[in-house]
This record gives sequence, structure tokens and C-alpha cells, in this order.
Amino acid sequence: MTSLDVSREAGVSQSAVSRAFTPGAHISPDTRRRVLDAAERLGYQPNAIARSLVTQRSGIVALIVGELHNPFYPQALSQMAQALEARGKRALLLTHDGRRDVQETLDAARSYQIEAAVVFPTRLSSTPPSLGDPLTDGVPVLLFNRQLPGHDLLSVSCDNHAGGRLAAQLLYGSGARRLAFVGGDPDTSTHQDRLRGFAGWLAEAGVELLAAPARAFQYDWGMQATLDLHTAGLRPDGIFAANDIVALGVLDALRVLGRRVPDDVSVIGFDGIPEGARAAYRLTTIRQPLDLMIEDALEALFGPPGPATGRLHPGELVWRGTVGGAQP
Amino acid sequence: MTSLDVSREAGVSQSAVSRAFTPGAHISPDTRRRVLDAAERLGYQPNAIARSLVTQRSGIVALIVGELHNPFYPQALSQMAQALEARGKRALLLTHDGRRDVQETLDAARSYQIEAAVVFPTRLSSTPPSLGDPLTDGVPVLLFNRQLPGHDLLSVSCDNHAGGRLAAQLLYGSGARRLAFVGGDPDTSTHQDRLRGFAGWLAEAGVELLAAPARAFQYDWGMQATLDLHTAGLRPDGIFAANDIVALGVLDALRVLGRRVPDDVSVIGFDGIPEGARAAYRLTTIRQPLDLMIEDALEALFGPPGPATGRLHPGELVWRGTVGGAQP
DNA sequence: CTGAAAGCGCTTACAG
DNA sequence: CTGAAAGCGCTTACAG
Repeated sequence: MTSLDVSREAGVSQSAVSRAFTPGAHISPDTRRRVLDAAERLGYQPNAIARSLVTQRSGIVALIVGELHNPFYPQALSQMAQALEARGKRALLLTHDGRRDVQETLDAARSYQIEAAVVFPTRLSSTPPSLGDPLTDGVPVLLFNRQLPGHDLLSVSCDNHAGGRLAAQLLYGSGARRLAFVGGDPDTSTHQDRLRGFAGWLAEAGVELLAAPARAFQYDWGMQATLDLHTAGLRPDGIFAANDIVALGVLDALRVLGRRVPDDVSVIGFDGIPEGARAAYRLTTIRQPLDLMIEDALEALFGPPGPATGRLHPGELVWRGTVGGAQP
Repeated sequence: MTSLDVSREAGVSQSAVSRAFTPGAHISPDTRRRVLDAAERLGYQPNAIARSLVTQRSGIVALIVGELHNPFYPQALSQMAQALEARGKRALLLTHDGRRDVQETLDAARSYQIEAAVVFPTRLSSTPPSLGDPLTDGVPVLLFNRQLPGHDLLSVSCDNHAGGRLAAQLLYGSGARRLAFVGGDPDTSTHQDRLRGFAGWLAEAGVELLAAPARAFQYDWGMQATLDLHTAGLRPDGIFAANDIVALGVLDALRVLGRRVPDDVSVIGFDGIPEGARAAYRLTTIRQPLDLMIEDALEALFGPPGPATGRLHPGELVWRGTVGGAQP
């Protein structure tokens, strides 16, 4: 079923059929009606592939995702896909398992004439050399929630550094003085920036950072790190977890250890995943403004050229039950 | 950068360039080498859009997802995308918010000449009339983990009915006699089949089903339903939750109520999400064999025509700590 | 406003 | 094995 079939059915030229489906094309309302009716009868739909070929605009945006352990990312992914649809774009989903190069995945995507690519974090740091300019080569590439120093890629992130400072301030404000950071993947900018902010504020306040073990953004790790901390006799009274998933592990470990939250120890996370709101946790956290970040990402990719890199969005404090003292 | 550019660089015809990139094409190793080298130098990649147009095979498969509240689905989605890539297909991600018709989403996808579509469940039941044959119209459509009676769609599911029976048997085996089902979305086949299996087995055993409240596949609902059950004085000693997410809510409610698991009450879930394995839950559950289901889905879509509908995979018992008695 | 025609970048008979 | 040519289903100057 092609536009030619429709043109015959409607008694017009094939060009007219094309115009009827092109918003803003010069075509009389009457002709458009006839074409649309004929198309309806025949169940015709324009072939987006053919259109892409001639217009040189595929309308396709690559979404590259790694492991989806952290519930923050499926949500980001699905909201991004929706936002893309709202702009008339299509999302091509590509997975990246961390073993191969992101560049390879991008190359594969590029054969579909993608207009842009959004990379959702995995352990990006392991492959920076290849993530240089050749990658962008024509298509804008945006890192969501990661930054790669020394590379000229677009990027939209939460202000992790400021979030780290805020976490320190809040924990300090709750009265805690024996403070620990339970990190995530130490090779990621999110981990690094949050830690820098946290440690920086503490240093300025003259408070020692008790410990900062790091390994992975995972529940199990949060639990184990907390257990280890106590085995080592460190017994912090304030813990900043690198993200919410880790924080949940921290909280469950504290439960096992019999330490009361927030009476004995205050805990704060980062991300704002729905799970943290559950009655079993009531996690106080710094929420990433996902809606804004996604809007901004699309703006960076498709809007007028602006600052090429590192758009930062302040996190929002979500005050629940795991940090002691009064809400600031 | 087109095949013509490469042909000039390599000193061959444009056809030769095409053949060099077509596996199994008749081309001398020498010519192929020359072309590939030239392509490498110029950074050429075949245009998949143009290829799709002429071969009439886009290699694109639509993945239609709704809300991703249940962590089971992001995982299914990402594994499906990977499995597709392994077969040389591409995943076009489309969202379906439940307000609009699935048919609309599919129509939009079809303009990209998709070769197949996989629909991940949302509240599908609300739109059955439109999910008829016109939808399949050329492209095979597969419902993942849902069945739509009266429609001739492909479908791959866990054997929910058998799973429900197993849950009843296990709970009964643990000594429980006051049994409740905490349902999910009552309009879905997963909810319905699990309940039928559960209630059926109990009926045969002559055990009364205490209650079967249902609303949504969500943590909060699991919690609320359990609280309600106890407020109503029902105090079950065995609970089958419609899925794991609901089961976690059930467990947290029981914790709040001070009822010990599995001493006072046994709980079993369905799905096998990683979260259920956490120390805070140790949920006994019936795991859906995701890998097998995905393989089977691809087989149904791209393999030789087989039984058109309703492939069922038995769930696997994952014995952890929330059902009393010995492991069967 | 409308139609005939060129052309987007490929694949694939066809002839050699 | 190789090249010239037709054609996939569209959009878009171009002329009317």
C-alpha cells in the first residue's frame, strides 16, 4: 500500500498524497480531504523509512542503556521515550553491557541515521578514550547524569557536588559528628562529585570524614559496607549513601545491627526513587529533578546551540524520616 | 558519505561496495578488502534506512511498554532488547500510557516498517476491542506475559494458573488453613489466572479462601490490603500475593502489625524480582523464567510458524524464608 | 494549488 | 566475479 495506490483511489497525483500528509504543505483543503479519505479506506500510512531517506531526517534518537539495576534509570528511560514521542521523535533502544565499547554501539546506531543519542550511565569511565569527537561526528551525543572530563560531549546532570555539600550540612545539623560516606562505583562522576561535595563541606567545618568505602551502586554493597564499617568498630552516627539503592542497603544493615534510625544514626541518600518512600524506609534523600533534566536534555540536543557541556540541576531535598533533628 | 564515494575511493563500482557489506554476496576477497579499506578510510557505514527501503526489511522491532513500576518489566525490556540485538534486529521503544489506545501506538510504529511488535503489559484489558486482527495486519504482535482471550495474538506467558495452584499447595503444606490472596490489577490475565489456580486448588482441598482483595500490582496496595485484612479481623495465616512487588508490601505490613513471618503467617509471591532476595525480605516466590520466555517470544515472532497463541512456561519455585515448614 | 520528474542511498536481477 | 541500471516509497524544487 503506497502513496501511488492512494493517489489512484483519490484521483489525484502522487505528489498530492504526499502533500496531504505533510503539515504546512500547499494543498487545498478539498484535495487533502479526498486524499485522507482514500487513505483511510485503504488503510494507508506514509512510509517513514522512505520519508527519512529523502528528507535526510530520520526522527530517530538512540537511547543507550546499560544495566538497569537502579530503578532511577528505567524511569528516566521511559520518561525520555515519552518526551521524545511528544516531540515527534522515535526512540531506538540500544543496550550497552559495559564489555564492549560505547563507540561500537553508537556506530551501529548511526547506520539508522539517528539525529541524536542519549547515553544512560553504565561504567562509562572504562571507555573514555574512544568517547571523543569522532563519536559525535555529526550527531549530538548527550550523557545523562554523567560527565566525562576532557570530552566535548553534551551532558545533563544533577548538581552532585552541591548535593554532597547539602548532605554533609544536613547530617551535621542533625548532630552527627562521626560521618561516613558509603560510595557507589568509584569510577563514576556521580560518585566522585557527591563525595567531593560531602568531604569538602566537612573539611571546611573541621569535621573528619570517618570512612568512604566504595564499590558499586547496589543494595547489597550498601548493606555490606555498613556491616564492614561496624565490624571495624567505626560506628558512624551519620551516613551519606551515594544513591538511594545503596542507602536502602545501609538502612537494612543498620536494622540488622540494631542501630536505630535516626536516633542512633542518621542516613541520607540521593536520587529520589519511589522505593525510598516506603514505610519500611522513609528515606530522607536528595531528589534529582528528572522532569527538568529530561526537558533540558532535549533542549540541549534539539534547541538552539547553547553551552556545550555540563548543564547542572540542583537536587531537591526530600525530608522524610532518616535524618534526625528538625527539618531545615 | 555514501557508497558512491567509497566506490570511487576504492576504484570499483557502487554495486561492489554494496556487495562488500552484504554477507554472502558474490564478491572476490580481494575486492572486498579494497572496499572495506576505503570505507575505513572514509569512515563510511552503510545507510540502514536506504537498505531497509529496498530490501523491504527494516530489522526494526517495536517494544511497547507502559508504566515501569514493577521492576520485572525493565529487566524484561532490557533483556529483550539485547536478545533482539543478538539477532541483528533493532528495538524501537514506544511508550503506552494506558490513556490512549495500544492500536494508535502500533500504527505509529508501523510507519517505520516494523517487522514485529512486543507489547509489555499495562492495563491491556481496557482496550481489547481494538486489539483485533487489523492490528496484526502484516506484522506479528506478541503480548508478553498477558493473554487476551478472543484475540488471535501471539503470547508468551508464565503458567500463571499452575503457579497459583503451586502457591496454594505450598501454603497448605506449611500448615496454613486461613488463606488469602492479595491480588493485583483484577482486569489482567496474570491476576485472574493466578487467582483461579490458587482458588481452584483450595476448593479441591476443601479449604475456604478467606479473602481476595484486588486493585493494583503495587507495593502500597499490598501493604494496604494486608492492613485492611487485619482491621477486618481476618488474620490469615497464609498469603499468596499476586506478584513480588505486592508481596513486599504484604511483608512490610505484617512487620508493622507485629505478625511474624513465617511463624505466624506464610507469604509467597510471584515473579522472582531481585528485590525479593534481600535480607529484609527473603521472599519465597515463583520465578518467571525470563530467559526462556524471551527466547520463546523471539522464536514465536521469527521462527517457523507454530501454535499461534498462548505459549506457557512453568514458573520455578524459589524457596527462601517466608513460607513455613520444610522445602518440598 | 497541482502534477511530472528528479533524486535520497541503497540492493539486486541482468548481462557480460 | 563485476558493472550498469532499475527501482524501493517517498519529498520537493520546478513549471504551469
